[in-house]
Amino acid sequence: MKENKKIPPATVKRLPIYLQCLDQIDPKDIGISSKKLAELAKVNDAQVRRDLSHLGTLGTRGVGYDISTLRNQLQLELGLVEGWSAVIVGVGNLGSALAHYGGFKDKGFGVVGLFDDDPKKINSQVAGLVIKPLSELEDYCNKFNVAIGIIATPGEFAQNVADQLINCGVRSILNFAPVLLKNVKDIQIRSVDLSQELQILSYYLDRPILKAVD
Amino acid sequence: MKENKKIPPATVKRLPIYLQCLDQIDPKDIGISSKKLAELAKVNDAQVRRDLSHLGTLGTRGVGYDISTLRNQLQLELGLVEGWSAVIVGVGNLGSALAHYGGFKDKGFGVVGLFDDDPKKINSQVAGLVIKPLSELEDYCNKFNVAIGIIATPGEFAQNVADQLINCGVRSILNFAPVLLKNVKDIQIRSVDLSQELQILSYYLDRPILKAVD
DNA sequence: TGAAATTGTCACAATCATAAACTAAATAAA
DNA sequence: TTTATTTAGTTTATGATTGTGACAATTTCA
Repeated sequence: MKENKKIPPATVKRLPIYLQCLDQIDPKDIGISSKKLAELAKVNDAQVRRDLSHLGTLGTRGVGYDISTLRNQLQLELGLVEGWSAVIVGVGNLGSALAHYGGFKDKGFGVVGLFDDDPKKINSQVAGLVIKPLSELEDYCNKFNVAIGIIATPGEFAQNVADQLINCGVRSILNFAPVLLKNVKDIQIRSVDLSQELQILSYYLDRPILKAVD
Repeated sequence: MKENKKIPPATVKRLPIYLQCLDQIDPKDIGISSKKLAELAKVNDAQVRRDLSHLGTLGTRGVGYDISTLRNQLQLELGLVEGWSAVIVGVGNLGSALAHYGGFKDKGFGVVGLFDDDPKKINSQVAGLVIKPLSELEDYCNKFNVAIGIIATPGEFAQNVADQLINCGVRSILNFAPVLLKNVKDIQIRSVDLSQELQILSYYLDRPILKAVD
């Protein structure tokens, strides 16, 4: 468990972006300046220095940051070296897409189980994993020490699934169902609502002078 | 084009949530108080009143808000009555999932075209739409007056696709590729990076005392 | 008429983010 | 060696935003 010198949420949100930027630069480069990184991440360079200073003294004055060190520290800070295991509940189109999504494994997350209660889907394979019924969720979570539950069910089942996940010891939930899940102490929940994103875009579409943010 | 009495971004982000909450209440109810709505949306009730006051004087003191009026105003403000057309570029797993996703149509968005440059996919059907090559993008956009482009390609093609979309007159982009798209004047861009969401969760997973926000 | 409910709005407080300015360290050039 | 340049790290100030509490105004109902 990490000590919690609190990093501002806005900074936490930018850390994965910096990591992404590092993947986009020439592999031959071994160092990068805050100015260059700021340019890639589309933020102010002072901001970059400030954000990174939360992770400790990583750079060298007059020189810049060593890319490999920086990447390691970002991964460490974000917990990407912990090998968190995840399960996906709801293997419809979105669940399948998530199961196939390579971006998770690249970042150190392992999808170890797929669950669905549709009898037609149970025991079929998606992305190399056999779909299991929810009744087997608890065993799986214990066996693989699952930390993250990804919910891709229709809205009406999402809260029930969330309750079950939490009950199985899952401490972190990424919810794609279009519902607001109940807030539970010590459980981390993030929601991605695809249609909400589109609605926000729609608002700004009517008002081209304003810019969508965040 | 709407006049732009600027609504704070934080409020804009909550408007779709309020709309979602309205869908969850008993259809027999005709009115709702800010207190009740706040409870559903998990925000402070003063916040609800303030947010809604940006849309005009919708409620009645001593009484509350008329649900149907409120829903109409929210839809109006968010531009959900404009019938925006959208295209999806990149019909892999995620693109397919998005094409099938009913939540868009429910909210007034119409997906009118699917595009991909993989010869194996071209002319096959997904969700009742024929996949077209990118060379036909411009014609389609003109024909259907496409306002929104949804990018679900691998990262390396995303910027190019974005450029093409903008070139075809698309003014609003929802990007699912894990890259930062260039900022273009008067073009609205929102990005949803699935692995970034997981990384943020991962950060807070190591620090259960803190809570993930937003 | 009075009490209860509830909105709309103001003003304060807190947070926060950003930028700017400054200091310190390292390197390169003279 | 000395000086100039680059660049990280830190501090400070400013500005923006946002959330919340308080309260007057309005409606309903007893």
